[in-house]
Amino acid sequence: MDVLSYVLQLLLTVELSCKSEYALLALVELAVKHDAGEPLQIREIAANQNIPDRYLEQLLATLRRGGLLRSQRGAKGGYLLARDPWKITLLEIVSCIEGWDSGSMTENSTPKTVETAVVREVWQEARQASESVWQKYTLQDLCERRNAKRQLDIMYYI
Amino acid sequence: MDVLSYVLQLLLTVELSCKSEYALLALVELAVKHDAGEPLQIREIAANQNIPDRYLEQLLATLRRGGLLRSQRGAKGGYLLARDPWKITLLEIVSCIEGWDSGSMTENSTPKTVETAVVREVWQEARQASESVWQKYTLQDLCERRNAKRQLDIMYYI
DNA sequence: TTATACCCCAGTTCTACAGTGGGATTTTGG
DNA sequence: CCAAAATCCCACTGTAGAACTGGGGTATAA
Repeated sequence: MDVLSYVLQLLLTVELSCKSEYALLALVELAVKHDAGEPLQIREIAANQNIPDRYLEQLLATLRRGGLLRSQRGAKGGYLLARDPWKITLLEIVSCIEGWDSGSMTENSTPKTVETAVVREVWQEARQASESVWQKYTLQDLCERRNAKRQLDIMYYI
Repeated sequence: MDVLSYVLQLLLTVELSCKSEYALLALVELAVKHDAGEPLQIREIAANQNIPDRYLEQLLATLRRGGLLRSQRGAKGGYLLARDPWKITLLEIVSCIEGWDSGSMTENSTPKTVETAVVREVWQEARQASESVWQKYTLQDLCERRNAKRQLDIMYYI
């Protein structure tokens, strides 16, 4: 990233980090080409979405270890979705990248004071509210939205 | 914080940082004593909630600058709520501490690709989902929950 | 006037994020 | 068999923010 967009990213990064956005973008790219059955290379995805390729490499590796991607090594290799786009929720992606799921972290550290317990309850509720949004959309949904938007863009040109 | 609870905090810190939790705890403490009309000291709040007092000092200063607290300097001084507990939402507190509200940050940086635009839409939705949870509770609500929990604790003792 | 308590500013350590780089390994294709 | 293409793995850097810690200044009640 250059300096300017870096500053903009800083302003934006409140809950969702750059990592997760990169991962979502890459997976949409892969989902769009999923029917072809041919692997997509890091270089190509990175070029299309303006992501540093060496960085994207690590994110895709994480997604592969998380069981969301398959990889094919060697020449003509690349990455493929491990499942169909409608079987991958956005929560799975974000959780995998952000490292949320390792253990049931949401239940730890018994609160010392009554006040702490009460505050944590609300915090849990807020967390689940945002997670349920990520949960209700699949990669397929993102692709459909993308295609709808592209149609609009084309119509504006005419 | 000691090392052990520090590690536990790390596991917990997913959306809500330690800062916000400290701030919420302190404000509950202030809200409970709000009817008395007398200021509470940093030292006392910090002792009750196991917060390093020099750190809490900075957080309370931020809340004062954000218009949520009033302070009284000098001997017998301390902090008071600037408004009644039912007029302070938890979103105001968290936003003030986390520095969200400075400018309308949620709308920045026009996306370069269609994919980015689509991803940001969902991200916005998730963000608003969690914010609406923080929005719907006031300090008063936290106090009532706290009192209910304390009643329960007392009953267990008998 | 003195003790009390807020006020402001500055420095420290630790962590995660974002990005970069080198080289090993696997596969295709000539 | 060899070379190009691609993933894989490890390690490093720089920056920002979180979570403190400390020193001295200033207002106020008794």
